[in-house]
Amino acid sequence: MKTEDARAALEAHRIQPSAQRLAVAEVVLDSTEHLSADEILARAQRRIPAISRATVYNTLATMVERRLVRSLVLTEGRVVFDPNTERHHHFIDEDTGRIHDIPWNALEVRGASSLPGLEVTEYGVVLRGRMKKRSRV
Amino acid sequence: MKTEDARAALEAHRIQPSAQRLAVAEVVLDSTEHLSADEILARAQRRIPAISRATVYNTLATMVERRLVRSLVLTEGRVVFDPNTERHHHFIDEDTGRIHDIPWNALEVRGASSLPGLEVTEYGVVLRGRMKKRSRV
DNA sequence: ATCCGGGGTTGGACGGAGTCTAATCCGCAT
DNA sequence: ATGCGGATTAGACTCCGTCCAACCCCGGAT
Repeated sequence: MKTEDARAALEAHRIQPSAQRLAVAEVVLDSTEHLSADEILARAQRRIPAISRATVYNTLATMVERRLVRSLVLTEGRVVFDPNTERHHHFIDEDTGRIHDIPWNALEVRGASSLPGLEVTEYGVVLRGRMKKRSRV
Repeated sequence: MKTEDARAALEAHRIQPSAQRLAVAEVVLDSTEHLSADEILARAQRRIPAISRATVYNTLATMVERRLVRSLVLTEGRVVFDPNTERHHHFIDEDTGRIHDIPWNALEVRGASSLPGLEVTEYGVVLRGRMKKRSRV
């Protein structure tokens, strides 16, 4: 992702684009993986060596708040950030711990909005298992 | 839950019932809430003041391994233990952070077992929102 | 009754992830 | 040039969980 795209994304979500925030946004939005905060910090430091942990955490929190990215807490001890803000499900590979997106319409969920007493704002399916073929080591 | 029930549960899962393990099992199996490890530690200490953190963590890990309980990582920084090992979904109250069980058949999910390339061993729906009325506090 | 072995338990040290704070550093309008 | 407010920084701190070496306890063998 180019800097200008990142700048546009930040501005579209009313986040002032400082150099540090641009670096974080570029890292997060550019990645197809689900990165943890520390991975994002490490990559951002390649662009701005002096960028601090606090800034990265602050920026990520702001981005989550403004719905530019989403945070996921699916596996133990790892909060990861997902630049895909469209609805989708998650598949957790039990071998690698890696998280994969599943397209929303690959599954069908019925009844989520008609649970008595609950006002559901969002939902998704979390699946666990393993990838069938390819590279078992 | 009485001690004998806890003992039976441990033995049914081939876990040797020591006094400490009994205390942990009673706490976990007796609760309808989803307790964190430290909450379990605190309650177990009411019965056995000298019980150590390590023992509680060890016991919980064993219980998870032997499928006596399940561990859930649904909200930030909190691993909780769920004595309900039947399939069910989870609703996270965004106001309180509390986790509620949703009966398996309250929702219908289609397609989870027919995802190409993935061998799904388990899945469930995670919903977020708030409780409509009743007991705000 | 004593010894012995091994699983269970303990406390404390350790590590990683994330938060907080006070001081500093811009960038910008005047 | 100056002053202001938001942004950034480093580092201390907390919380959760893991690891490890020593200790304890108990049942079986002698």
